[in-house]
Parts: sequence; C-alpha cells; structure tokens
Amino acid sequence: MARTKKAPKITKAPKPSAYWLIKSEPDVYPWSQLLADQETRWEGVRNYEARNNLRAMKLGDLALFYHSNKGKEIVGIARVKKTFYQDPTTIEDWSVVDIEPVIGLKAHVTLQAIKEHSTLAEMALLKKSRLSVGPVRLAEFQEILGLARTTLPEQ
DNA sequence: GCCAACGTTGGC
DNA sequence: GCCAACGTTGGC
Repeated sequence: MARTKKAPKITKAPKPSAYWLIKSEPDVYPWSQLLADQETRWEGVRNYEARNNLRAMKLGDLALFYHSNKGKEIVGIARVKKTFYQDPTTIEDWSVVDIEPVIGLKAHVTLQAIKEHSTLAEMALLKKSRLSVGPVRLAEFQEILGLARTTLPEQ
C-alpha cells in the first residue's frame, strides 16, 4: 500500500479574526513579565463590557498590550492562546483568556501620539478610557504597527 | 426603576 | 495627589 504523505503539522496560529487592546499597569504585570513567562492567564477583569470582549476573543486574535498609569503607551503585541474560560480566582461569573507574546514594539506608541493621529481618534482606548479590554479596528491596528515601526513576524 | 452615594480607573 | 468619568450598589 502506497504511503500517503502526511499533512504537515499545523504549527502556525490561525489568522486573527479581530484585534484588541488590553491594559495592564506595569507595576502589576508589565510586558517584560509576559516575555519572561511566555504565556499568562489574563485574569482579574471585573467589568462586564471588558468580560464580554474577553469572551469574544478567538484563538489567534492579536491584542495591543498597553501600559496604563505608568508609561501610558502600547509596548507589544500579544496573541490569544486559549479562548475564554471561568476565572479560577472567583466563583462569580467572570472569564479569562490565556495570551502569549508575539513581538515587542520597536518604538512604543504613546497615548499622546495616539491622540495626535486623527485616524486613531475613534479608538476605544480614547473613547472609553476606563475600559481595560477593548476592541481595535484593523485600520487602527495597522496604523499602530506603522507608528511602532514594527512588522508582525511571518506566521 | 430612579438616582444619590460610593468606589475604581486612569490621565494629568 | 487630584479629580473626571463612569460603573455599581442600595435605599426608596
């Protein structure tokens, strides 16, 4: 019987279905820690809109990693590694996802820079400043990558 | 169901 | 440290 060639193992992440922005205070969990961990559970979200955004994330979706309070800048790109499940730190109805780092930005994109670009004026980051997990449009995501002088690694 | 009081986020 | 924005709680 002829051997059939096995299909190559799929190692690449699926194409993102959507883009997001997640906030973290660098004093609590900085980008450098995600790089060190290589994977983390995004827990502690206690806001319904943010939770619903977590639940809408698909495997392979990309998220801008924003440092709030200190820095106030986007510093990296993360990828959804595991879609939502019950937040194990509570018995209440909250969710988490697992993320992994994709790439650090060559140039950080500050809140100030975002405010200065009219194409980014509608970003949820600006419109809903207290939302810790928010959506990002493709055009916004691309604009941010451009400002960051960063290209995504080949998938 | 309204809304005042309160707590939290996060920029400045 | 201040405070605006805004989500949540609880009395009525």
